[in-house]
Amino acid sequence: MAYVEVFAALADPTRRHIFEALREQPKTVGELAAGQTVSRPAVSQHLKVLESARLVSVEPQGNRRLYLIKRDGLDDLRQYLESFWSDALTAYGAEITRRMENN
Amino acid sequence: MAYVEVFAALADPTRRHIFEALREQPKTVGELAAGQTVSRPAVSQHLKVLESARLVSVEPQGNRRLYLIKRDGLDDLRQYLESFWSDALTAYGAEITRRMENN
DNA sequence: CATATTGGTAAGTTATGACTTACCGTAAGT
DNA sequence: ACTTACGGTAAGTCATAACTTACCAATATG
Repeated sequence: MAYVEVFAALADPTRRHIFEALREQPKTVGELAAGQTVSRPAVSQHLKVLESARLVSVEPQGNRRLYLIKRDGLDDLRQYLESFWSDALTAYGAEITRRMENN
Repeated sequence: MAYVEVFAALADPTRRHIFEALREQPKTVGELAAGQTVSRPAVSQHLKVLESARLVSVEPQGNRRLYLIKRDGLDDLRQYLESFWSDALTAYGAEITRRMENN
């Protein structure tokens, strides 16, 4: 059921931007906030959501907190997707295609 | 950029339930509404969102409208996911794992 | 032809969540 | 030790979107 939080987390544009910013390399909260239009506290709140969705993790380094992408959340999402890619759905999809071509 | 609408569409629990109900087989609006706690108009509105995210399609049959899962939306989402599954991120992820084990 | 089914759309209400400012604790630097 | 930098949390505001009821159009049925 973990994919539920992943969908909720990545549905918000700002949160997705933050997440995607971490794609290049780990970043601190300040660095992430600098690349966004919203305030730093807002970024903190978004990071909290991303963390509980297991999309990011933190590595405290003295004064700062380094955020980095974590695979778990995306793994959950991919697993959810794959459940739709079963042979059954493939057949179902073929049926769709057939019917639509007959329109 | 189509994945944006897919995330938004599947973030809502009710909408996800409707979508997942179509997984077994195509259904009419009434059938879908019967399986949900919300009203029929609400289901109609959700179907509209799912359709514009290319997650479902309609096949009008006389009086009724048969809704069925469409692959396009999920394909968009999967493509988005795969962009995170690049070798670069894999290496990045390994770095994460390494650092976390050193905690 | 009249009535019932089916389902989309409009309008209005309400709850949620994304944002702000203010504040506080902790670590670094001087 | 004092001050600055970093970032999390609290409280409050506001916009959005998920829901409702009411209504209407179109097809099916008797």
